[in-house]
Amino acid sequence: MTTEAEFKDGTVGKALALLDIVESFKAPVKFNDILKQSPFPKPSTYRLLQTLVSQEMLSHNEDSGHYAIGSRLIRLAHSAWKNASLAPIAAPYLDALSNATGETIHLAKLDNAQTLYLDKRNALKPIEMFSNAGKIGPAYCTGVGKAMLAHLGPTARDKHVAQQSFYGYTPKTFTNAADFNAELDAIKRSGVSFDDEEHEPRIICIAVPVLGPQGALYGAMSITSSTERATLQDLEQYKTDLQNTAQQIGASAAAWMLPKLGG
Amino acid sequence: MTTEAEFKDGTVGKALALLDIVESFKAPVKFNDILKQSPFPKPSTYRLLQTLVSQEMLSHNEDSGHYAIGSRLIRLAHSAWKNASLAPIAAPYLDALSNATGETIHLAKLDNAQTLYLDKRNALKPIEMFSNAGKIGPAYCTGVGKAMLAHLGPTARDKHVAQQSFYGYTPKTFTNAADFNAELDAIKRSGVSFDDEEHEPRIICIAVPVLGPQGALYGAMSITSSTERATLQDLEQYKTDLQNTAQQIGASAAAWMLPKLGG
DNA sequence: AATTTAATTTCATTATTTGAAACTTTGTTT
DNA sequence: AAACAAAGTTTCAAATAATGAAATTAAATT
Repeated sequence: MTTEAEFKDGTVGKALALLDIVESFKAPVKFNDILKQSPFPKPSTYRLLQTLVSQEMLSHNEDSGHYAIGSRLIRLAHSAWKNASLAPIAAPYLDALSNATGETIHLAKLDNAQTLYLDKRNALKPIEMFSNAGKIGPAYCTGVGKAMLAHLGPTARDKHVAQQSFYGYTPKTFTNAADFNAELDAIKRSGVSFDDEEHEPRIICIAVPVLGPQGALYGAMSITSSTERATLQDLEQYKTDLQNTAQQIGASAAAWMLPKLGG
Repeated sequence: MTTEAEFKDGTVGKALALLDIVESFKAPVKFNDILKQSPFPKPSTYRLLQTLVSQEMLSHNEDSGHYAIGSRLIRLAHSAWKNASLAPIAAPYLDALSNATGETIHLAKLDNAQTLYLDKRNALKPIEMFSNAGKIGPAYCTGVGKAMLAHLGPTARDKHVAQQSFYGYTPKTFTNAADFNAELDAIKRSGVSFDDEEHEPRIICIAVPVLGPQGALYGAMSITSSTERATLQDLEQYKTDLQNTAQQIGASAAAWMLPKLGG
């Protein structure tokens, strides 16, 4: 009844369409009510629902015959939430910032005292550098890493700083905790961090934290360039854009995080 | 490589197996790494991933080739969370309580100042009554409804009480807000509520709220019987069991709700 | 007990999935 | 920059799974 268009992606697409329908009821629902919304014939709808139940994407109450969201979907959801929630939420904002600036943009979170890159947008003229979504890098010598460490609470920050290797990638890399802590203090005060060829020669960046409304740390994002094309002063022009985008992502993430309960 | 067993549920089962694999990496991951975990041949794995991307259950970064959890899964997750999160979390606890007591058990949440039944376990000797998962009932004359209203904050409680119809289903139904508010005060003090044939003749129950550690209201649960088989005093024996179960569900729900962010 | 409505099963037809192999692209080494 | 290796993508005939009209059974409702 909803649509008559051909369905893409075969059985998988159809099964997911039914998942959406069940979800859209916002409450346990019976077969016939699903069928009314289903673009598929009765037996197909029936079997697809059976499959989804067998896969625990839906649950089916034997007594009442009601279908509801299943435990596997909740488990996937919970896990996705913990590990990747920022990336899908931030994606449209990264796109916008990428279009506006044409520069290389990274989104990252902390992972075991290291920087985990969640997403990336390439510059119009890409820079040859060593990063990608999914890649793990050091925290103490990247713009995003420093921005995140600087905005942790004192206890967490000490714990994370203690786990840094302080290996000297370049002559400009911080190589001891004392100097590095002073840098973090400065970053916390200014709200921005810079990577001045501290990880890779020629590669520079400006980064800001992504914070929730109460200051909870969600991650960080950066705009990257190279010494051939820009100076730190040039990058500083992006500070406002970056902070605005980070603020929007943080607010958006916070809104998603806190479902209203109890009616 | 993970398993050689036959796969149930055709393409849908296979696609979901790949979803699980991508999720298990907890971070964006490349095709070849997925392939190593995949029980399916390369082209099948490849096409299933394409399908999942096309369906936005996964995202695929064109530049880096990384697969990650997609926006549709996050959207489903978010919605499932808001609307049904208690049911799958509570299911095993309801099973245990059902086995232990052999009685009819309900799990409910507030929905627009009404009671929405999320799940139900039938007694060994079922009672003929008018409830089911997915059903919406009144809040002011059911055990779970009263338990929930009693544990709202003052503002929310007034708002919800104002929306009750106070229709007199039975001679024992509360029919005005003043008496009802006194009842809610008593329930708040004792931590339990009873339905003494207030909605349906012969049907009685004992109910407790499901609360988070800081007192956030998640829902309520009840044990139901009939006047032929039990008295309110008999039901009161279940108070401790009910409260323990509700406490476990509340703690479990709270743990799921609050993902740790920022490493 | 009769009737309507909802849920489930059947089965020959039709459409999709399958996977070995070939091919292309991308990244690495000499 | 050529040669090599690894990752990613496409092809196509054979094998398999999905389809849906119709029949059947089960559950409400009269």
